[in-house]
Amino acid sequence: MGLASYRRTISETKRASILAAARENFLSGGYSRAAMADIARDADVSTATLYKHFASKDALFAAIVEDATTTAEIPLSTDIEGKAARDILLAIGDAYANQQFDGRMNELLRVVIAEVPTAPNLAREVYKNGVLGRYDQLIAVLNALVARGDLKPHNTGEGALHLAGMVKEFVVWPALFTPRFEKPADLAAKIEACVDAYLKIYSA
Amino acid sequence: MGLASYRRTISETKRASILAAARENFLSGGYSRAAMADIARDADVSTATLYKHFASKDALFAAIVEDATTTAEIPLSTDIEGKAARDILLAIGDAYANQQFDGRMNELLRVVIAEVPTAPNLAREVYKNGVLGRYDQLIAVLNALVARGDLKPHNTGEGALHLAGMVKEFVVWPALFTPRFEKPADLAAKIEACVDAYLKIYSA
Amino acid sequence: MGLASYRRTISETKRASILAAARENFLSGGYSRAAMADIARDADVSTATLYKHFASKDALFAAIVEDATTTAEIPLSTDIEGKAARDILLAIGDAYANQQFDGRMNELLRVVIAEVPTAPNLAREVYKNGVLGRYDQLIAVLNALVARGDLKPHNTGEGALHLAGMVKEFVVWPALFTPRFEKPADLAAKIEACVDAYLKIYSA
Amino acid sequence: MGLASYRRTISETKRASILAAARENFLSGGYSRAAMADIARDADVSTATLYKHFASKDALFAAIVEDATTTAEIPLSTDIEGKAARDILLAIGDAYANQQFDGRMNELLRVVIAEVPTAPNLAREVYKNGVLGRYDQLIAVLNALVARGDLKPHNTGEGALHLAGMVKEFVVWPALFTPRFEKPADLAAKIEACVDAYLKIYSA
DNA sequence: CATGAATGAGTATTCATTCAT
DNA sequence: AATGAATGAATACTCATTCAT
Repeated sequence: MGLASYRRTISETKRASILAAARENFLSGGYSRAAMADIARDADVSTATLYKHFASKDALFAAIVEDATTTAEIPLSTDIEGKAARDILLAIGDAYANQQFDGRMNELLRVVIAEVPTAPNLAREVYKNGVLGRYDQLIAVLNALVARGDLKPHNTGEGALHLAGMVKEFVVWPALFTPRFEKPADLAAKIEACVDAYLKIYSA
Repeated sequence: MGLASYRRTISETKRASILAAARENFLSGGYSRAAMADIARDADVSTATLYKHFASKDALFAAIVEDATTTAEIPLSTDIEGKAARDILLAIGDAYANQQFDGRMNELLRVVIAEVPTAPNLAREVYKNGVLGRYDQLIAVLNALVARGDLKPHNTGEGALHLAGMVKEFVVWPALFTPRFEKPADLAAKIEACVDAYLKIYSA
Repeated sequence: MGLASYRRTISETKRASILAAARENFLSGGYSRAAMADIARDADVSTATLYKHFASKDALFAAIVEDATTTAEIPLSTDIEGKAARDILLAIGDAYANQQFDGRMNELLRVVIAEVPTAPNLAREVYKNGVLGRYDQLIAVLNALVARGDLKPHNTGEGALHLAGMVKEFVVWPALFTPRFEKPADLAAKIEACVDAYLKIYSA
Repeated sequence: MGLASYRRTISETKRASILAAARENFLSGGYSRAAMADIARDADVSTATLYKHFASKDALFAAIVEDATTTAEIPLSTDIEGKAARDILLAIGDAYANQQFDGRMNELLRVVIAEVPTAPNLAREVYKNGVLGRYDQLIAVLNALVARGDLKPHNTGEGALHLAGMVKEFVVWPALFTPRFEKPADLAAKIEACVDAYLKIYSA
């Protein structure tokens, strides 16, 4: 058993280093410019080993994306107990911004969008889990705030999109168009303005 | 003059057919998958002729993008005379939606975003002219409405981004993630909801 | 007749400017790197006109070479009347050096040598007329000097090659290996040394 | 170690066959006409393997040239002990002639000269190592002969160039201008004449 | 007669993937 | 199980030459 587990550990270490190298390569230059040979070199494995772990470049890319969308997901707590509506929404906005920038989700989105023609299923998956999924969580929070009487009853499904749309305008849109875009200094203020705008409409 | 004008006509015809073929190829499969040989074939010219007109693949791509961002621009009229604020904003939203879908601007944005790592200058240009430029026009309209007393005085710069962000959520965001995404049937209603949300905040 | 001669003049002017442009292009970068389009541009004519004058790139190259080998040839005077043997030989050496450098013959030789595999006949022609031809003239001079009693009777055919070989070592050999090689300052002294060496052997 | 050495052997075999094929292609038709695909075919490898071994056509050409100039160099022995001056110089001349013809150095020189405009550094290298280097060796021999009293004291640096120039006239000059030029039957006699001419000047 | 736009065949180079050891 | 050498298909770009006007 010792040998088997040793081998498994080695194997998992290699897999992890491959994923890291691949992520770096895919995110920095896009799908096409990432070369399997480079990824193998960066991961300190041979190309054959790379292919032992991932059957193809597409599969490796899918693994990167899936890895990012599943591990990076910090589920929003719908626990609103004892917190003001504004603070709750601000916290959500901040968490979102952090993930998009620190987790390099914006760069990932760019690469996924780039590959929509070639990997439509992957894009759909990302959109469903990474985008729409977040909305479900936000809607749940909004509903809870309505239920508690902080917000007027309203179409929270639509509202969530409106709020998210406003925030994205500052958080992801510019990042899509700029290489190595860093989190702007005044981002928190921008998000506050979005939340306040939302509250102006629906605050009870 | 007969010869010169004849040649110019021929040349412009070929140039146009090259641009059309290139546009189709770039938009449907992205930059990398578009092959110069295929574009030449689709445009019914030789590759050499293609290169006579456009010095490189990059240059051709830039021409496509510039062509799209300059010709497609329908300047928003800031003439608000005799029209209700809501109608004006709805008209702007509709115009925007039409351009994004009918002009295939969404597909273009996708390809431009895809090439941000390789063609950052082009992306910056598109962002400045195609995105920020539109905001300037919207801000001008909002200012006019404020001046007329339809809207409360407010930070129209920020407001324009909020309004645009909400609309984009329905108009461009899903289109980025879905190949050949068509204009949804209920889009007008979605835009109305965005405009109404905005008016709820700032209507005088 | 006026029109015809006018046309002929124009045509000859164009031909000359084509030859000049071609010469420049061929000599500076070699046969392959010289592009017919560039030559036409430099000569201020269209490519079609270029082809009206010279049927092919090969033909143009041959014309350049022939032009250079025939027009540049300054026939050596075999008139030795009243001049010392040493001075005569030095004058020949100087004339040779001038032609090789000022007439850009060294560059021409390089290009011709380069094209030996593709244009062997041309190379043979150049070798016969441009190289061996000069030897005949030199031999004639040597024979005259022998006849006058300045030199001991000897195999002047072989002697001419020996003398020419020594001189070439300084005049053409380094020029073949160096782009834009200029005439060295001490060339005259080097040539003197060669002539003196020759005279040491055969002086009467 | 078995695997590693096996691979090394295979790799070196392939490298050698690539070099041979490249040499043949470059020497017979010159740089431009040698196609990487043809070289790969002649070497029985794929183009990709070719590029694994040599990063570019230029690099491959440089390798050929370097290979030829380094491996072909048969250093002249300066050991003159017990041999007559004439025999020593004749032996040097013969060795030189053999190398130029049997080692196909003349063809190589032709190709290098052809590429002077495009690869000046390579040409300079060849000139320095392949041409001037040989002169240094010859000068050393001449100096030894002077020291032994066989030759009169003289400027052996200049003398070496004179002797070499005369010999080249028969050994390399015609070879440059003729494709597949073979060693002439009477070459030994020609070289003897050159050596004798030299001895006539400087023999003690 | 002069033009310049158009051509098609050719070339160097890259890269995802496989396979013998 | 791991290696890295080998592959072949694909691609951007060039250039001598021709032809309709």
